[in-house]
Amino acid sequence: MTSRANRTTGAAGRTGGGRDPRAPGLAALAALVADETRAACLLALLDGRAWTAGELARHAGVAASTLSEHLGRLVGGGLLAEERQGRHRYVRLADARTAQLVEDLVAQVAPAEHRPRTLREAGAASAMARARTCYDHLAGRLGIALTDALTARGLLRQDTGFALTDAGVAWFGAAGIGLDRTGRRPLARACLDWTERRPHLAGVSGAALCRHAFDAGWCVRIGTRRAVRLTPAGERALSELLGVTAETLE
Amino acid sequence: MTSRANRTTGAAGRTGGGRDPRAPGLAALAALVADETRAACLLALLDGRAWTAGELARHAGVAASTLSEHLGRLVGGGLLAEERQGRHRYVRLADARTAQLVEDLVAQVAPAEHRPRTLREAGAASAMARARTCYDHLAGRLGIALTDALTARGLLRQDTGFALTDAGVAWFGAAGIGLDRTGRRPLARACLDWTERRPHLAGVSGAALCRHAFDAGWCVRIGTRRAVRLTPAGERALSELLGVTAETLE
DNA sequence: GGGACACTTCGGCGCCGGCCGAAACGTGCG
DNA sequence: CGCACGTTTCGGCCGGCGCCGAAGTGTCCC
Repeated sequence: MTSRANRTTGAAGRTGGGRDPRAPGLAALAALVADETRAACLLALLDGRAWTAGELARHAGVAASTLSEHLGRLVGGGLLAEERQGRHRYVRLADARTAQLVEDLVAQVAPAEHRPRTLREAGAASAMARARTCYDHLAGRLGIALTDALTARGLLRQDTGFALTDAGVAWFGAAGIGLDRTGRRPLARACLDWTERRPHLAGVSGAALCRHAFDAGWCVRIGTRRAVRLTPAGERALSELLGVTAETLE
Repeated sequence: MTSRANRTTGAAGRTGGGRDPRAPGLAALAALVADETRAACLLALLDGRAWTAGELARHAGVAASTLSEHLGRLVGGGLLAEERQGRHRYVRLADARTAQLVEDLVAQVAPAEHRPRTLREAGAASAMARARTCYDHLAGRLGIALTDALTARGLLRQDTGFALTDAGVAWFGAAGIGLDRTGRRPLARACLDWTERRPHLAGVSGAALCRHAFDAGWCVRIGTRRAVRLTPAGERALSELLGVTAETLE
């Protein structure tokens, strides 16, 4: 991959001079993402669920044997966590931190032009833009609308950073959405949306809100991927709690 | 690099199936960082200053011709900005966003064991751990101490996210540190420190504070790299304004 | 027990990309 | 004007990596 640095030729001795000792690790981490097939896997896994090796192989369009090696690298590099069940090997993103990293990388990619070619593709893209999950929180126009509504009501402030207000913490409590504040993960964090190019709520509170939305039947998954649909019950709940109307999402 | 996906063999037609169209872009971006020499350049440039091609070549321990090609890729990929002056080619990180991305990648790298081998190296490492710049803001124990002091005084809140309070915005105004709120960059943002493994203040306010610290003579650079030393004047100022004492940094 | 299935291991292939040195290019300086 | 120096271009070398298919391993189910 990268180790041509310590060449057999003259340069052998002098590399140690000033080079940052973290360079190899950084390069190795990036190399894990630097393959198109592995990148496709990471993007697929951004839905936050566990995929089997076979599913990923079909998704990426490579042989099962090829994908097996890729998974070995990704797991070995700590980007994926694996769980073996019988003859299946399930993998998922290692943690929220890793998911955030992949999201950040995606967000950095240039405008990422891609016009859908088929009607089916256009429909899917439109559904994804309307509402979807982003690892463990809600994104798309739904995620933005929720974030904006929280901000407008003084529950979240974005003008001086990105944090819940005291009223915001109370709102989650009143809505019966528990927030686990024991871990290292920040309560609120901005995640840049790739369709809207605007930040939406991630972190502990974003994940809790998303989980609650599914548990309470506010939204359901469409098909087998990341797209999400707001239910009538969800429309009512969000309208009551935050004043978010379905029109905002069209 | 990556494009072995569209093979000449059988798989040609079926790759399009489900694969995320953003995968190539993601892989290409990561590939820019996935080389040890380029990674060393990015790390060096994290000091926020512009380096010449020759300096980077010596730093990385490769031939000038080799480094020239690397710079071509990095600039082409949008990670670096270049500025030509006479026969020199100066490059720097493209923007704060890019710097943040590199920092995030570094932070993700496993514990990154590296014990200094020489006294000189140990001294440099210790100075870096005490105080340094991280692109355009202060890091190391100094950065942490400032962040903690701001938090303790109710100027910054980290418990519910990461944002300045109203009192915090006022504090910057009173201290004569202007905050440019016109851009898209967040006013406050957490940057994870690689020596302390704790977040410190980045974003517009972090950059403004750092700039002010240099302008007001609170600190000066040690040697030619990122390490920074607090001056007596800086000790007085930080003690008065935030109650930060030099002992905190030892 | 035996077959189906999911995954892994292995060998082989092709190509990409990093490396260098030599030569070309362009700027600045004496 | 000519030399020095920083940078770039070019050709050539070589190693690593992603790809595949075939064979091997382990699990589930009949």
